[in-house]
Amino acid sequence: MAKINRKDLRRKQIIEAAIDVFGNGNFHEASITEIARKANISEGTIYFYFKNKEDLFFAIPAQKIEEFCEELEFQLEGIQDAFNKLKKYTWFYLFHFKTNPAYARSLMLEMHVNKNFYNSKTSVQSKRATDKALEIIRQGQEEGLFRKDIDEEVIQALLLGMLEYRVTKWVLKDQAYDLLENYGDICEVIFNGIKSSENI
Amino acid sequence: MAKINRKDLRRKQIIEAAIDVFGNGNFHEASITEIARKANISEGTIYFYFKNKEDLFFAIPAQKIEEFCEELEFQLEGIQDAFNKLKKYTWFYLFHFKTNPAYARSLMLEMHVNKNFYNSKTSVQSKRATDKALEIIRQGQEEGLFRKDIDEEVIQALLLGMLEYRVTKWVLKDQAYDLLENYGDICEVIFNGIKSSENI
Amino acid sequence: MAKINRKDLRRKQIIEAAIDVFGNGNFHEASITEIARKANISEGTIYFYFKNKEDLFFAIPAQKIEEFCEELEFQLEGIQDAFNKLKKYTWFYLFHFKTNPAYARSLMLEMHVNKNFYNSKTSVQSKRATDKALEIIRQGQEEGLFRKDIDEEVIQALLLGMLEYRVTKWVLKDQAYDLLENYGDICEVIFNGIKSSENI
Amino acid sequence: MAKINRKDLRRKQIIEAAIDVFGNGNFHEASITEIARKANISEGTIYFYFKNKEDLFFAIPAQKIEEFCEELEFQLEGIQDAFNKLKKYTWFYLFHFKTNPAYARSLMLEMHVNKNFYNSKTSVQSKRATDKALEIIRQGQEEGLFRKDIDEEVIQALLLGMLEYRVTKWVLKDQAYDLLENYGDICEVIFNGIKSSENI
DNA sequence: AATGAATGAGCCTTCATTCAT
DNA sequence: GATGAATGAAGGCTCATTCAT
Repeated sequence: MAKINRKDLRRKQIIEAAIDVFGNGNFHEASITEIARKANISEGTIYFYFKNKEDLFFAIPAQKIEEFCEELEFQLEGIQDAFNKLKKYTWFYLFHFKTNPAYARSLMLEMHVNKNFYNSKTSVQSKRATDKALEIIRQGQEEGLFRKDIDEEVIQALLLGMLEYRVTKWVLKDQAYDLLENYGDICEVIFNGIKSSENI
Repeated sequence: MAKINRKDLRRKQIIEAAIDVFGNGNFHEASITEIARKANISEGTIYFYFKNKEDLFFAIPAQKIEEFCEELEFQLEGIQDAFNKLKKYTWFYLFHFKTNPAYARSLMLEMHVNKNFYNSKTSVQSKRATDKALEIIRQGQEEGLFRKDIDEEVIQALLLGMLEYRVTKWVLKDQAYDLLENYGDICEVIFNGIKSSENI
Repeated sequence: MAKINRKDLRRKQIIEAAIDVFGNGNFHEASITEIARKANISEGTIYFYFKNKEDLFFAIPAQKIEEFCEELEFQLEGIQDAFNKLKKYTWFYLFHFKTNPAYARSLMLEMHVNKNFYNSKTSVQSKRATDKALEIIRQGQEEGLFRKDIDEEVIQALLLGMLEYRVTKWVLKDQAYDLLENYGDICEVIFNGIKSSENI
Repeated sequence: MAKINRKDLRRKQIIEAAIDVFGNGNFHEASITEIARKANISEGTIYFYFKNKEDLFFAIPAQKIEEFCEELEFQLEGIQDAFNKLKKYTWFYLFHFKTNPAYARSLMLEMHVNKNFYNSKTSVQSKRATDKALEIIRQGQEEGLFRKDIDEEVIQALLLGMLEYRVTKWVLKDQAYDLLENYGDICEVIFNGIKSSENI
């Protein structure tokens, strides 16, 4: 058992270094040599734990998404209505990337935009996170809280599109401001739209 | 003048080939050799018209965005209220990428996500397109059509985030469906949000 | 003694795996890892029994040639004249490789052609087999059965050259036919040459 | 036309360096870097003229065999009977390798023994040389000079097997003696076999 | 005796860029 | 203006070998 932990530890050690390096440029700019140096191991060792560069690359979200989903479940516990669940989802989504900026760069600037990733096994895992949003949206529709006349995928796109957009701009601007600063407005506009209520 | 036109023609000829090649993979996968072959010129010639590979890469949106803005102005002509302007903006945004899929791939999967692009001169041009959305939003707020209690940048993120999200997923799915098919729902949800009106 | 036997057993177990793996490609394509896997031991253990990869490689013929010579002596027992001895040699040579195809590949395509092998201790052992042919040739010359006007090494080259040539083509053609099918013709032509007897 | 010659010259320049380097070790031991250095060009240039390392490797016999066949035709001109043709073939075969020792090493120790070579296009070319021997053998059989009761392929194996064997041993012994020194004996034994004529 | 994780040197190959023609 | 041969740096990856356990 001690041995298993050691191997797992090495893997995480390599992934952690990879997040750093991949986060500092794109897939092609990142070099195995640099990852090895940052992880304080030899290049060969990386290939003992990962099949190739892409395998290591996709191992990053594979692990991070699992962490995200686990903590998300924890955060949602005790909340029952879809309104508050979705607000919590929104908050935790932003919080998660705020506290993992290097990973945010990798995910937003590289993976979400990588065709191979989209067809990889990891991407299936990644659906767990977006499916959770869909699940809450459906619950809201059934509870009569969210509109039923709109395709649920459009609603999902509204939510996730906005969130990804904001995280992406944030990393492109070098995380120069607080990602959570407009959290209130974001929820407001998602639920009530941009139209002035004076017009009702 | 004849000479200038000829130079411009060559440039466009190269850019057109570049859109094709860059659209078929990412920046690093695209090769100058292939672009040259597709444009029926030699590699050396490319370096007569463009400083380097990145310069050529960024010349693509520089030209396309100009086209977009020009046609957008034309499409908006005669429309006066912010509501219908924003709907038109939404429609034309989706239409533009629907009819330029290779460019859509390049822009969404590469440029929007490229730090150098973000700091490049071209990116300033690219702001013309997003600023136009902001302008309409502001007009709407002043007209009392759009809410003033929400930061205009959040509203912009709602709109553009969703649009980018949908275009991105569309190219990742190989343009397998009609990008405009949910246009109605998209407008609805932007203006009125996702909350059921039964709850008011 | 039990211990010595155990060591020998391990050695043979490794050599047997090595014959398989080396026979499936060339020296450089064969990997220690694969040999270890096939022998059901770890890579480290191989280095307990053999100094390095080449040492293991050359241990293959060292063992196989010993087997060849032992059985050859047995096959020659009771045969007295050089004619029949040489025919038997020819037959057993072909039979031996027919029944050891993986080893045939290694020996013909790799060792016979390897400078280090030629200068190795194993190669000296390998001379035992070719010397046996020379011995029979000399006996034949003394008995007046074989011509004396021809350098014995040329005769040896005629015999072994042809045999190696046929075994080599056979393994290059993936052992697709019976190596012994032309045994009769082979003997005939060695003894009587290619000239038509009509011309005498 | 000047340009074409220049390209051909470069190719030959690279091939000449490759013969040297490949002749000094095996395929895997030879390095592109060294070939480039010996040819006084950069590594990249090699890849402009050859697809990859193996392509360059096989280009060696592709050229040398052509040279061999051309000169062979020239040497055979004016000789009419199969006897003397075969003797000339034998002589020229040995002469050719005597005067191209580095190539002899490459061909005998590497290519003749390389499965990929055997399946390559070059190998088809290489059949031109061995087919010429077969052609002479058939002519001899028809003229009643060579025996018809022996499979022609066995006769070919007798001839080529012996020749390859002698060239191979010669290069393995570092060309320490004259490859042609036993030429007379070699012809004798091929035509008349090893059996003493006293026995007829 | 045995393991197998770790090493690290070394090699093929790609490709943006240059420059003589 | 245009060509395309030549460059050379850089990087992913393999694998024989070692050594702590």
